Amino acid sequence: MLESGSERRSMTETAYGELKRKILRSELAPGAHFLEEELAVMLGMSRTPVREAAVRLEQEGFLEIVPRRGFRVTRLSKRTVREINEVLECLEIQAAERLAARRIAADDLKLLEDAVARMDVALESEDAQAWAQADYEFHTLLIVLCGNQHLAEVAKNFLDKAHRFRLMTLQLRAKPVYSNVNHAAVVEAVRRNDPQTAQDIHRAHKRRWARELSDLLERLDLPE
Amino acid sequence: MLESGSERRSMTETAYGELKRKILRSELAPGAHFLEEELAVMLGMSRTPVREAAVRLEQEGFLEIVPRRGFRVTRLSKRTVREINEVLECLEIQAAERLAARRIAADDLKLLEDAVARMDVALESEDAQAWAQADYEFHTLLIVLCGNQHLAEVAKNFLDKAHRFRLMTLQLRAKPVYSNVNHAAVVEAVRRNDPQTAQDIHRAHKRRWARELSDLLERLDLPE
DNA sequence: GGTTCGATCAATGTATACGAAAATTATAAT
DNA sequence: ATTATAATTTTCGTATACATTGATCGAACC
Repeated sequence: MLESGSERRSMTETAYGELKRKILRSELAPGAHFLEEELAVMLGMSRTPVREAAVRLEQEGFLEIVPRRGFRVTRLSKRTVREINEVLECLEIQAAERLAARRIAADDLKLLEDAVARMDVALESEDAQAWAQADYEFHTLLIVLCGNQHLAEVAKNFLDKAHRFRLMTLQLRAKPVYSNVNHAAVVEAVRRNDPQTAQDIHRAHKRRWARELSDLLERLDLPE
Repeated sequence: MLESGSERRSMTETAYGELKRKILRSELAPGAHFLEEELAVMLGMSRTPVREAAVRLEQEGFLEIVPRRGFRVTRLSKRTVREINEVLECLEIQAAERLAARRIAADDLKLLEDAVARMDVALESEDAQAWAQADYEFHTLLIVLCGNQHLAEVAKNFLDKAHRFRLMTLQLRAKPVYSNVNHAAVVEAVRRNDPQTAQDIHRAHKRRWARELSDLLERLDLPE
């Protein structure tokens, strides 16, 4: 049996991954409109796997399937951004509490510490791109490690949606000093198994970000 | 092809609705295994719309698509039930707070009051089935009216999953007197625009339910 | 000239066909 | 008898064909 090292993903998975990646990076612009056939040709496959991928992406809120008119990339309105962040806030606070409540594996704790360390390095060198990536990974770890798989799944989805917005506004944000400090404090609380503190700090962090977000939305040219 | 009255739904929507209904009612048992062709025949359509519906149901956590082995109805393990309720708890508390914070329309307030009234009637006549339905509608209203569409969507999904469990355990539950009282108090807080009270009461309600759930899970024959 | 109705078109929604991969069964060899 | 291998079958994954339906464009009538 010749099984070389090459990955064998299904067409549907490929389509899903490619489209989601393009949407997150705004290579497919918010509000842009596509026909099934267009995307099928773009991805080098037939309409069938494209449709299946589209159904998933619609469920996750990245696409809208407009009956008889193909797909539209979900627009980021101000309201949408606010709503997404509100949901993410309450899920992440819960995750932080849970994470600190469980006995965490040393390896996992290290992953968290590493992510914070990378955020520090990126902040030092003023690399907004790298900082956003490390921060994204920190938040991902927070929710994935919390021990509730259902929470992790849904929170990850909202995190991705929030990440899309963030990538659009990288250059507009103030130097995120507080994030690093807060995240380090959360990790410390996790290490000490102190759920209340973890929760409180993360809540404060999220509230601060919510205020910063309001300012940001004021300055942005987004539909209401 | 037969045109049955006013139905204008697509096959995919029909398949989605039917399958979900059957799963919620345990007409398709947890853990049961089906081939695409079976379900297609059962629903009187081809595999294509069945597959699309299945993709949606898998996203929502009601089905698992087992590569090359068709679909499996998601099992309700104790862990799953606990996880779902934890997520629902934090989303609903947020919803209760938000709902009380906004200026609510008189019509919408009436809907909430009606739901509670129906719960009271059902409790009085000891109709567990009707009570569960009214309670489900109350929780649905709570999250749908909260003003955050993204929260509403995801919370509704978790509510449906929780509802599946509840329908399986109707006869095992104690007389839910506290639920009615608590829900009435939440509605009152909403009417008075008192988000803190709404949140506190609903949190207490959810915590009580979490404890009752633990007991229930002890007595049930579910996989861990 | 504007509006309405009809014909044509285009794109989806659904069915079906087909190839590939896994599972199963049968067969053969040790 | 047991294991391995080959043949067969089953079912999925994907492509393609087809029919339905909303849209578009034009012509006729007011």
